[in-house]
Amino acid sequence: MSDVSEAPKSAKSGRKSGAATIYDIARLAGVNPSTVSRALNKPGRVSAATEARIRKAAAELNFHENPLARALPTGRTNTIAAVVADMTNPVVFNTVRGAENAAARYGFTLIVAESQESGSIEAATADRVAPFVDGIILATTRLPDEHILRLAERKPVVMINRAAGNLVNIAPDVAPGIDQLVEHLASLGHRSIAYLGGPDRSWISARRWEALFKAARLRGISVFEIGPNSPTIAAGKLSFERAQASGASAIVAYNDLLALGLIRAAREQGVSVPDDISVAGFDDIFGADFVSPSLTTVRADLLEAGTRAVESLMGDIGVDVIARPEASLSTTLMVRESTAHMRR
Amino acid sequence: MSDVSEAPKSAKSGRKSGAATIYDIARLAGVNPSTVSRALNKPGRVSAATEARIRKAAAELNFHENPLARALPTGRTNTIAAVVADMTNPVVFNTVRGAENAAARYGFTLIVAESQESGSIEAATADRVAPFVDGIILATTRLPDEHILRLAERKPVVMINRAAGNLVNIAPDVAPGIDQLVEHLASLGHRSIAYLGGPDRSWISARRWEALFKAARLRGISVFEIGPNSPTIAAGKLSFERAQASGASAIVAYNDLLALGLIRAAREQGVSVPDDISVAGFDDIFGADFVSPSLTTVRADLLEAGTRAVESLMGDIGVDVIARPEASLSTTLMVRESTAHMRR
DNA sequence: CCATCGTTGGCAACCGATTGACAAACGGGG
DNA sequence: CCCCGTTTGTCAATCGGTTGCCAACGATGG
Repeated sequence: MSDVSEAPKSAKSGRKSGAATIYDIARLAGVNPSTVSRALNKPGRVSAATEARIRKAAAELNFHENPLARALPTGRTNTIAAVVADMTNPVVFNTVRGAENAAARYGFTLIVAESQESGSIEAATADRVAPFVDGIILATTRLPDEHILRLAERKPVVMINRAAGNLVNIAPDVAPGIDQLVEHLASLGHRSIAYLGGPDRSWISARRWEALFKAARLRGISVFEIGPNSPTIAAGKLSFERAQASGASAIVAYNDLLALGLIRAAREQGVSVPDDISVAGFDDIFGADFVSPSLTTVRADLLEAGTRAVESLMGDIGVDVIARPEASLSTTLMVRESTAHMRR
Repeated sequence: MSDVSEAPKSAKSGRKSGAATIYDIARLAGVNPSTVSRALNKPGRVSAATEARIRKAAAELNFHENPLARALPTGRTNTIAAVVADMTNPVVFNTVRGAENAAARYGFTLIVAESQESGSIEAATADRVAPFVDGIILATTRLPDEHILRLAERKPVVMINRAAGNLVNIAPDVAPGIDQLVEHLASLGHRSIAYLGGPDRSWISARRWEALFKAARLRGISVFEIGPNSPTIAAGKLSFERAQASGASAIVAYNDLLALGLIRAAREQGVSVPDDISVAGFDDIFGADFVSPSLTTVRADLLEAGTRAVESLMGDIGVDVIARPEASLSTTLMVRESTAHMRR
């Protein structure tokens, strides 16, 4: 009741959105604008009394600093961007979530820009957000390497599950999970594994194939690749015939979507999973545990991947990285219903 | 060979990211910076010859305008934000996609900020992106009304599936889909429907309940609400017992997650869906078509909702809205396996 | 040949902060 | 009482664009 002043003030001061500036505060507190700036951001630079007076004035005016104006002289926006091809992809959004939490810990805001379309739109999107942010997390397959490298000249860039030049690449170590998977399949009696490959030039698909190959050879299990395939349910359905024709008793798909498509096609053809054929995927996507049969899959700690990506950027930007217990960026097998003992 | 000057120039001019400015261009083209600005943004304001010279210089320096610097005097960033509680939610990300495409058509960039945590973090996130953008799309349930209204004083705001004050609310019309659903259930012989309600104060859950109530009464079917429930699979499982105890032969859940949880609990209890009980949901989320039994659900054109949201913002911001054929923001029923004729 | 007019480009102020350099104020020691 | 070293606050330049206002210019018409 006592100070009705607040409401009218906020209305009159600003020209466009009623935003108070440090000048308004300075006038109200009877100091110089630069003093306001220091009081608000440089602890100890101004006396406690003045600072209190300024903070009070700021609160009274409902002051929100304008990050644009701050960014101009400092070159820092305290914002990082994640440019992703497809937010629907569980791998992507879990990584983004990890990144978001981590960014918040550093006082940074994470913004996400998605561009499902062509690589060229993706490039435009990346260029567009670049000037706004202090660093960029790239989780995209379509953007050409050369463009990424040019982007990296302007801002710190870290990639997820992809290598380009010698940029930082955050990728879970697939070997442990794949070892477990092959061991699991071997213990069920499988002697022949087919790998349903991912997209043509996918870096991560190549890594999975390599690890699978190595783990299978080690145990004397025969292994071969079928592909490339797009990482979709539809492509999984289409590849069923080739997979079946291969004679392998276990199919390891590049990701869960492919695996799900495969299982659906099998069911439509009257082939039983896991009785006739075992199927496993990667990523442990939403739904993998409640489809029927539920899906055996190799999962990674994607939240941790997002966190690492942010920490890497913080290092590049020049922010002190918060020490924390070293979590492993590894993979583990989730055994579910889609893999079983060979029947034949 | 003739001008080796370029490489050293880009290196020396910028302090941090070697970014060329309009001043660099001005020097190279032999004009005033303001002329550069006009040449680049004010068609016809400078002579064709000068403009060509300037554009050439800009290209030569690989110039990217700094949107931050531009935003300061103009107050426009050509960016809008979507603040969402949970990107995983299919309703949310489909809306976001629609919004993204629409924004691109207007030359705007859409950034997404997610905050899965408490309402207070959500509020902080919203405040944080607000100064960066020209408008905000809000798809969140947790943010308190009062905070939204304060936000709306600073920037144009449009809401998705929620009413607050008299802000614009983009919400699909649930009536058509629900009419179809009730008609469908009636034709299968169901005479009693239970509605598994959503979160306590959810605006959209209330709308669904109202429409369901109306449609059921119209056909003389008995109908009642069970709830509130959180919109999760876990909550769906928990509510199975109450749903079964109610004696209703058909359960309509507030959303697909609840419906899925319900079905899983039923299976665990040895109750068959759809033989013993029919279940339907809302949203047609990812996976609804490949779970077993696949889920009957009411879907909305969420891409269109996102588009509308953007158009509404464009109107507020003062951008001419592109005319386009009026698509309907309606809902339709997807009939799948989880609803069937009554057995008893 | 001069007055007038429309076009084109330059000058300088401004958006809202940050920050280096410096001056005023202050307290303490000799 | 004066000198000196620290705080504490002020001045002014700066980040990279935008834009109102004005001047120079060439063309045109009387």
